[in-house]
Amino acid sequence: MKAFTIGQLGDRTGVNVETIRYYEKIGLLPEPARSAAGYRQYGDDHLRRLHFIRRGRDLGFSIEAIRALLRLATHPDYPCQDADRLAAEHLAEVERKIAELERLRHALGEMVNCRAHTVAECRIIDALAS
Amino acid sequence: MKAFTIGQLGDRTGVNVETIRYYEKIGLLPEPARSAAGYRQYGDDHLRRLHFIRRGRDLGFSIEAIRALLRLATHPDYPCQDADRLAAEHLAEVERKIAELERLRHALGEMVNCRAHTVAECRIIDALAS
DNA sequence: CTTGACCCTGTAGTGACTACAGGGTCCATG
DNA sequence: CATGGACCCTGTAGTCACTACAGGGTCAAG
Ligand SMILES: [Zn+2]
Ligand SMILES: [Zn+2]
Ligand SMILES: [Zn+2]
Ligand SMILES: [Zn+2]
Repeated sequence: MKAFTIGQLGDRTGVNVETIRYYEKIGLLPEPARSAAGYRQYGDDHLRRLHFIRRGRDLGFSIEAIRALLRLATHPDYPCQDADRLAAEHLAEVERKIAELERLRHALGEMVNCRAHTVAECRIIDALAS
Repeated sequence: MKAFTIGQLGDRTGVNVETIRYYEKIGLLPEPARSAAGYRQYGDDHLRRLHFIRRGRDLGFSIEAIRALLRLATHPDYPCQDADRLAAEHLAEVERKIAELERLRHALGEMVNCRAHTVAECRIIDALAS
């Protein structure tokens, strides 16, 4: 029984200590045992679960999506179509965002080569004001 | 002197009425005159300014960047290098976001073709738990 | 015994809105 | 002239996923 503190859990997962407490508060990470002084004591289950959460966040899944994926992950016998749907929806959203940002990149790229010296002839101000 | 109401200003600029009041509250749009009943009365200056704001937001500029760009826009004799810098920085940020989202798209694309039937063999759950 | 790194709770702030709640006003129709 | 519905007002609270304190307690090394 090698338990570790919240700081050690943060170091091992790359998650901020404040964020770990926040995940506990919203019920994403279960409340751990406490030491006599009230310090949180984490075990390997918490470590695995927080790694899962961290990877989900790194992939851009929302907290609610991760909550659903965690619920699924604890039931290996369930059909996985809910997980597949969540991932497909998220991929579609990522692609939509990329398309939107590429539109912005194009528009900004047109504006950015401004050789003017004053605001009166500035391409950027002109693009916004016209 | 044809003044219009907040609803008409919203219709003409495509900006939500609540958002217009919010812009006023944060000092982005100046307080307009009021009718006897307290209704806001907008003129062409407000219309132009809100159009400017709207275009800036559509291009993804932050409120603070738009505030700075608006300040510049009222001084045609100023050098425009601040505007150019703001646009270049924003373009760089957009490109950074695109790169990040493309990383996500790639990672999600690898996961998404899951032909498993249960969570135990699901590619998505596996990618997160491993 | 002191120092500094860690831990605790609880609250408030971030950005850019959005959504009420609880009222007042305007105008066209009956 | 009354009434109904669309509009307007203020002010506050909620969204998302954290992050930043304030004000304390605890632990281990020197
Ligand atoms: Zn099960
Ligand atoms: Zn310029
Ligand atoms: Zn000037
Ligand atoms: Zn699957």
